[in-house]
Amino acid sequence: MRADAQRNYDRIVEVAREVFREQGYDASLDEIAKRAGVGPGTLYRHFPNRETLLDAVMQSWVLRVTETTDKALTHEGSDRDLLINWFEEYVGLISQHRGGPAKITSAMGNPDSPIRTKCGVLADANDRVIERLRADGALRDGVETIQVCRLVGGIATVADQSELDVAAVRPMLEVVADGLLR
Amino acid sequence: MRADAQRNYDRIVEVAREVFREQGYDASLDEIAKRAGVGPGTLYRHFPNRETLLDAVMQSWVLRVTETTDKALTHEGSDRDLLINWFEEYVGLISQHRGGPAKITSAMGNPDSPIRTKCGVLADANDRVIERLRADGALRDGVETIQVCRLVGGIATVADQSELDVAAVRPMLEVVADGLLR
DNA sequence: AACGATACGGAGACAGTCTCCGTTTAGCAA
DNA sequence: TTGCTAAACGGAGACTGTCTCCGTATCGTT
Repeated sequence: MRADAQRNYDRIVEVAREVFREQGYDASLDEIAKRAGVGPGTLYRHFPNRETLLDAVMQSWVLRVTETTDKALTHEGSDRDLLINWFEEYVGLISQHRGGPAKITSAMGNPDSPIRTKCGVLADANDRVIERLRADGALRDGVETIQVCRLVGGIATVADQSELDVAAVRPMLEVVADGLLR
Repeated sequence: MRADAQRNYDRIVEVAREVFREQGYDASLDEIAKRAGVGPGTLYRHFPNRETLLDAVMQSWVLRVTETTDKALTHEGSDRDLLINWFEEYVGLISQHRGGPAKITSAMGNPDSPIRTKCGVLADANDRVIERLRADGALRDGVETIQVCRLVGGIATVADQSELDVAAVRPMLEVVADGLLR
C-alpha cells in the first residue's frame, strides 16, 4: 500500500473507533470521513461497507479478548462464579459501542460476515471456558458453545438497547449460568 | 374523526401490517403511504413516527396475547413443560415481523414508549404464568417478571437477527427455564 | 525530471424521513 | 341545494445519510 493510502487508512480506523464509541454503530460514515479529513470516496474505497470498517476497528480488540479469557480462567472460586464472571467479561467485550452486541451476536455463525474472524476469536474464547467447565463435569448435557454465545449475546443486546446497567444484567447472567450448570 | 380520515387511518394500518410483515419493521413509511394510496403528509399526520404506527398495527394483536396465555396456562404436564411452552408462545407473539423482538423488548420497562400499553399487556401475560409457577413453589427465589421478559426477548431478538428456526431456539429457552426453576 | 500507477475527494445520484402549505372535501346549517 | 368552514389531504421539497464516478493530484520509480 502507498504511504498516503496507509496514512488515510489508519486515520479512518482511528476516527471510526472514536465515533462509534461516541455515537454507536450507526454513526454516519460520511461524518467519519469528514472528521478523518478525507472524502467519502476514500473511505468507501478502503472499506466498501460499514462492516468491513467495523472489522478493522475491532482488530486491536482481538488481543484483549484472549487476555481477558486467560484472566477469567484463573478465577479462584466456584464454577458458578467463574462462569458468571466470564459472562460479565463477555458482555463487556461485545459492548464497546451501541449496536455492537446485536451486530456481533448476529454475525456469529454466519460464515459470510466480514467480521467472521473476529467472531471466531470470541467463539473460541468462550469455548475455552465452556470446555474447561465441561472437563470439570460441571455442565449439563447438550450444552453447545454457540448457544451460550447467543444466550449471553442476547442479554447484552437487550441491555444495550434498553441501556441497562451492570446491576440489572447480572441476575440475567445468573439465570443462564444456573441453566447451564448441573 | 371525519369519515375520510377514518378510512385513511384504517387503510394505512392495514397496509402497514402487511408491509411490516413482508419487509420487516424498517420498511419505508413513504412506501406504505403510497401503497395505501395516500400522500406521506397524511400518514405522518395520523402517525407522527414509526412507533405510533407500530402501536396501531399491534392493536389487534393484544387479543391474541391474552388468548394465547389462557391456553398456555391450561397446559397439561410438568411445570418445566408449561414454562417452555409459554416461552415458545411468547417468542412467537413478539416475532410477527423482523425487528419486532428488539423493538418490543427494548420498549419493555420504558414508560415513554408509544407502545408501552402493548408491552404492558405482554408483561402482564408473562406475569400470569410466572405467578402461577411461583404459587406452585416451582421458581427459584428472586425471579422477576421483567427479567424473564428480557431473557426470552433477548433470545427472540437473536433468533430474529440470525434467522434461526424453532429447533435452534428451543434449547436456549430450555436453558433459561432451567435457570429459573428450582 | 518525467511518467505511469495509485489514490484522492467532492459532486451528485439515490433513498428515506418528515414538514409546510396551497388545495380539496366532508358535513353542517340555512 | 347551496354556501361555508373546519378538517383533512397530498405532494413538492428540505434535509440527511449512503455510495459511486471520474477528473485531478500525488507517490515513488526509472
